Amino acid sequence: MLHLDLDAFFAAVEQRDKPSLRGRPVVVGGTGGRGVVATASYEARAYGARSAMSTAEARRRCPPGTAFLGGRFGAYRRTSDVVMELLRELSPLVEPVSIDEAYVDLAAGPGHDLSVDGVTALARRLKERIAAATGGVTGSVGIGSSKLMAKIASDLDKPDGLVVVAPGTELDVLHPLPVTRLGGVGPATAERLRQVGVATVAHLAAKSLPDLVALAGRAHGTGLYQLARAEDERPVVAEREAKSVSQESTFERDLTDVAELNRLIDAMAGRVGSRLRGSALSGRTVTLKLRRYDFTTITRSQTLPQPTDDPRQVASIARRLLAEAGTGGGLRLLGVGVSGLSQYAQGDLFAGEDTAPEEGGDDVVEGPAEPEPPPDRRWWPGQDVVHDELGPGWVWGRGLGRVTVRFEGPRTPPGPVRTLAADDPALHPGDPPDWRPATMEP
DNA sequence: TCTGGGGTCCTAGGACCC
DNA sequence: TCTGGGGTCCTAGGACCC
Repeated sequence: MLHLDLDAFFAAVEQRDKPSLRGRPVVVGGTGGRGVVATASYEARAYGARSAMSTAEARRRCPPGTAFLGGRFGAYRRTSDVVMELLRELSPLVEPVSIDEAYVDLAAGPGHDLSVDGVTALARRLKERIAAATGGVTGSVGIGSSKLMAKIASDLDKPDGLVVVAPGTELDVLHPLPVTRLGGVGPATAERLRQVGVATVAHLAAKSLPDLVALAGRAHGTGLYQLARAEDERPVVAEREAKSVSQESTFERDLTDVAELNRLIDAMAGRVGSRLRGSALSGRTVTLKLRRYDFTTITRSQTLPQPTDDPRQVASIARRLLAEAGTGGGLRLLGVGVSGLSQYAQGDLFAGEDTAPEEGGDDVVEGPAEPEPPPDRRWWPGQDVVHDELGPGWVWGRGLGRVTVRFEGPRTPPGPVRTLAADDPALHPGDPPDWRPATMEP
């Protein structure tokens, strides 16, 4: 089993596409007042920036000149797709865990030498091919006899690591590690284990099955008992069916106005409906999620007799759930989701995005109705742009009716900075740049 | 300027059914 | 005339992952 984890992935793609950021601290995530860090480059980690930290905290820790960028998910997706294709050349059994992580069942591949030397050489070649195909993004590879050991191994030597756990040595590797390195042991479980004197996997392995079930519940307790013994038969699953589709948003300021919240519900239901239809899915359970001013989070749901992908129906249920739950004290987050999915939408097969709304009867507006942002709000840090005279570049910052752009790309040297009027008619949103060497273009 | 967004899985209680 | 035992579905919340 092989596990690949791309190193500081979002930040690495940004440094590839923005030469002036190479070797400098980069933080990717929410850049607003309530944003959190998705990925910090290793340079930013040296100052204490971490994933899931509030961006405000990361700004306090990092020096001036640190780049704080919103995400360019299209660029990350394209780079990830290239990597996943390389993995599929190793084996048909590839399980993408997320955009930057995957398992590969090498034994299901075409005649690999599965000796320690054989898989070490294979991993070395894989890492070279990934770096070449992605324009220098690196990954950490772990190989072992199970998903557990492969994942543990990829974590042992980051970044740009390669660790093979030889068969028979699993417990030697596993037992000295802190329990928190096991998947499924988060803050709550770690604290409960700590209270009974369990800090390492070896301590965990000394606990009885009934003790662990009492501590963590039937399923989780059993899982911990097995993982502590390196017992892991989980297969690589290449295709997974989606179980739910949802959309949520945290506001810059808490909201109380029901009319405004209802408009947001309509927009979210529109996006959820579009995504359902795009995947030919519909679902029976509509869930509204609320986070109040004090961070308490509740969900309210209703299950329909028949599945739906109709944004108006999803919105009208969510609106009613919101009315019943109330907005007291203000809401910082609102979300709309659909679960209980099945493959085929029932009802009007010809109902599409462009269907005229029904007349009267329903006060729910269909789909997102987001107005064009004013010119000085159009730009966000990290965004790809193109200027009619100055060419392609990216947004460093904006404010006071101006936008600062650096004109450079993945195949140029660090480029010049220009400050332009935010409503400069020559400046336009751009596409993610092509990172491949010119000779590889079609 | 504390605390994102998109998910998965599990648990537990009540309703309901046989 | 003092209480069954499953099973499934629904709802709500929580832990966890990247």
